[in-house]
Amino acid sequence: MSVVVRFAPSPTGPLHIGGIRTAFYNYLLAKKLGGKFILRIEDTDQVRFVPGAEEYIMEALRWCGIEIDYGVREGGPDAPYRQSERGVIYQQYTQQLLSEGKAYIAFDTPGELTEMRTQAEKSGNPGWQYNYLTRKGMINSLTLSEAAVKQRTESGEPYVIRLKVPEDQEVHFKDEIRGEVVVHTSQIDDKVLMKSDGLPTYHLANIIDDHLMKVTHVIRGEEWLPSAPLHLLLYQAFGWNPPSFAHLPLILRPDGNGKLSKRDGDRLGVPVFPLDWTDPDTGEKTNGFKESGYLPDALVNFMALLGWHPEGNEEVMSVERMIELFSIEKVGKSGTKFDIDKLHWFNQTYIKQKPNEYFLPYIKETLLKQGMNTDFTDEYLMKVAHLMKERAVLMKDFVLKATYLYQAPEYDSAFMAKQWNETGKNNLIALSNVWSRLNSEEWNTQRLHDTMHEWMTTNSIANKFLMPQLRLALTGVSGGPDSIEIADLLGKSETISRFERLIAQ
RNA sequence: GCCCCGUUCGUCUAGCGGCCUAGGAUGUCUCCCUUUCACGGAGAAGACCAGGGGUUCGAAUCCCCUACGGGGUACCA
Repeated sequence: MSVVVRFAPSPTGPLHIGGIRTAFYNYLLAKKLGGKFILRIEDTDQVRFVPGAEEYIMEALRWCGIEIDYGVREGGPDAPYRQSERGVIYQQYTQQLLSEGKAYIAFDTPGELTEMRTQAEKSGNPGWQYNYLTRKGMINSLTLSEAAVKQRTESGEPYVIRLKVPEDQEVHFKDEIRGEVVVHTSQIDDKVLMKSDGLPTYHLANIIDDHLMKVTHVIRGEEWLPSAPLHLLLYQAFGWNPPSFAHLPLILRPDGNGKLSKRDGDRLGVPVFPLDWTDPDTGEKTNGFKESGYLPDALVNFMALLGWHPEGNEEVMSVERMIELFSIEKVGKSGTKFDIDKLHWFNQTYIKQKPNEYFLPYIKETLLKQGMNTDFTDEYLMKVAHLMKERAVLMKDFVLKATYLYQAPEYDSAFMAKQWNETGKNNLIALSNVWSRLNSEEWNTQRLHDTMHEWMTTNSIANKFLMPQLRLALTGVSGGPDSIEIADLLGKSETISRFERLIAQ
């Protein structure tokens, strides 16, 4: 049987890092086993629908390099892949369940049910459920006469269709990550399958679609673990073979405990979404990993290892390598904290490996975004990339950590106070004279270095009475790339003018 | 409340009965390289494996209990 996996988000907002990871594990498994990857949009909740979310999801997956075989845009053998367009299918299967007595019609309104629950809670029973213990006391096709049901439905009274969960039974299933899980049906409620608006609930639609789309492996977040037995029951009711299940551990917030949320991201200044997202209602903007300066391959590599550990000690690896090594049994069981420091390390590592030209568009974009001068040749920016590659953690560091490569330096007051003195000033004037004698042909790292050292030796100048001052003149700050390389990059006239500017201070 | 899942260095984790006086990575610190920063190199500190009972010649590894954490408990996914 050929392998089919699916990623099935609902378009209720931007996809966050946990969702991306789920999608990615599905993708890895599909690639590993030569299967297909489906993107199915689960938009059965009209109320929570957010405009733009669907597009966002697709954009985010694309940015992460997750390729979709079948989906809303791609089409496929079991289209449509948007649940809101599959209404008749769900109707049909619900009727089947109804006629086989495996589901029933219920008239209790949401209001009545919440009332029921609050009453139960007051009398010391907080976990009231609509299940086989209580359904006999409710208003449904199990307690009403056939005629009464008919009369109510025909008069247009709203109703839902619920699953008739078998009494007193144990549901067993094997989770590929956690092993055997057992739940008693007394713990499972008679889930609503079809809402009063005629749309299916997640549970129903999900099972029907997974079956129809021949999904063989369901990999999803741990929040679905408690409803997995219900899903098994549904497969049973239809007489279908269930796929294999794997429930991924959750991604937890970096500090304290709990599921990582957008709020945590805001609080800690850490992105949780792949791309920038603007809330269509409030207009509130949230920064994504991409725009914050993270590389997609670094993010994906880091994220893949959040909960998965292949055999051996490799950490930095290509997607191809991950596909090669992936196995669901190697996914851990416990929740994982989102460790931004480790992501930074991955990002830095990936930046170092990229060729210089890779950074050109990013540098230009950052310059533009910062409102800085953008008038630089590619040749110049290639050298900047070369100089900054080992020093950048985020993509924007190519600009932000070296603004002096693009505009006149601002002198750091502490650095200035410490290093700017009479001796240094005189030495800088002397160096300026030495370098002024170089013509543009001779203005290169080698000559700059040689002429400077020649002069230093003949005049017995110690490094510490020249080098810091040179750096101060060129960059204004105490750290950064080699001063001579900077002078080379800046060129003669700019270098000399920076000397003069400092000397005039 | 009830149900389900989990618990090894700060963090991500290796470990699936003896190789563990618990390994790697990251982070932290020290030293080297270096005119600075970063990279790179070499080291150090850091978990008595949540706690308690078993099982066994032998347990981080198997079983039970407790604690703690998380998830679920909707006409949301």
